[in-house]
Amino acid sequence: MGGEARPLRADAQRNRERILDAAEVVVARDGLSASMRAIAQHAGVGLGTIYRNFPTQEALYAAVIIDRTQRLIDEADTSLAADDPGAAFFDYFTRIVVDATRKKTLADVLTQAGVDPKAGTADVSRDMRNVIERLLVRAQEAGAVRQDLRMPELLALLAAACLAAERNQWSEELRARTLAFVFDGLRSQR
Amino acid sequence: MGGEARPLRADAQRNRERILDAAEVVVARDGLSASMRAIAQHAGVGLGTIYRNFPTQEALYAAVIIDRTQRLIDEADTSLAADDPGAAFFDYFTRIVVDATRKKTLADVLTQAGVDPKAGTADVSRDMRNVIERLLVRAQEAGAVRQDLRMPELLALLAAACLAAERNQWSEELRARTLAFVFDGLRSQR
DNA sequence: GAACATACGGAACAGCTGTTCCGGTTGTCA
DNA sequence: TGACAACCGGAACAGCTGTTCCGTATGTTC
Repeated sequence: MGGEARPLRADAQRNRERILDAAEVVVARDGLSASMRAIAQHAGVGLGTIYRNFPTQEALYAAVIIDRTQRLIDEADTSLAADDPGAAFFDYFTRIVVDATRKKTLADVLTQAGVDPKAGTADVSRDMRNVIERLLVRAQEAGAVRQDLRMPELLALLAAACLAAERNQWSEELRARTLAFVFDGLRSQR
Repeated sequence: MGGEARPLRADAQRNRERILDAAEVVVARDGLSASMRAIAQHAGVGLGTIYRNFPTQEALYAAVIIDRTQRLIDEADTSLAADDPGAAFFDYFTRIVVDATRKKTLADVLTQAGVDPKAGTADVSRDMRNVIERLLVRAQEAGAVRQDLRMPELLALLAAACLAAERNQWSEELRARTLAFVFDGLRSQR
């Protein structure tokens, strides 16, 4: 399966990237209710051009989300190699929240709520969860995080922080203060 | 100012209540994107009847939200009279999250994001925050909650929990487990 | 530079939304 | 019971949305 696609025409390739960039910007501003017209206008492109590249709005959004999430997953590899597993865990938690604040829609990926798994986000969502789980296990083995913390609660906490940060545009200071309390609850009790 | 309104006709009064009940149910199901038609249908009433009672969709939603929030505020008075200020604080936090899970839109009231303050939600939002603050201060004076917890972070945590619980329909078990970690972070460190 | 597949833009379509309006109905009160 | 204001339902309007379609333009290839 998987017919080998002929390379795109040069202008088509250029437009495809413009659309993806514009979609990322507009979604960061308007969230998942961003309109196709707004994206087309921002990309300096007609509506038809978007639909040539992405069969549906959901497919376009999925492409944006997958891009973004994949980048975060890649960053995690650096964290996994870090010396201090505890710091790596908390740093990555923070990084995810920061990304959510800036670009929205991250909470959905973590919980698969509100995005259509059929659109292809399921894979990246699973990868993301795997990465988080590995960071968690390493931090627990190092004694930096409570042994009784499991993935469901961790994902719930992460999604909660992302949702609130996205929606209320947490300032850097509020984020630091708020997460500090959450992290204290996750740390091994002395 | 404030012309004394003549009492409503009997059927009008009945319809007004039907509409409010229907709106609460439909909003609990569809969130803030519930449509006026869905509410009208659920109330067994025409569209015009809704607009006779509430000038705009925002006004109707505001009425629903104010109702609900006022009930929660009233409940807090009981908590404020409780023996154990620490338990009262954590119980009320939990109660708010439970209510959000069932009926949505509560996170908005806590932070005034996404709801129009002009629509009259500002008062109830302020009252809610005052009640929470009094519970916090009492719990801190009793030594049950960390002294360095301030209102902005507390509201951020509360809104975060409400948003995630609303959106992902936290089960009773997940809620208990997740909030347990949050609460451990808020408790006075031994 | 000619010829052709490929890609473009945007008008047009279908379906949703909140809101307005008005002809018909119903509660109320004398 | 009659008369009238108050109220009702739902069709109609304006404006948004995602998506389709096709005449035109452009990159590519020989």
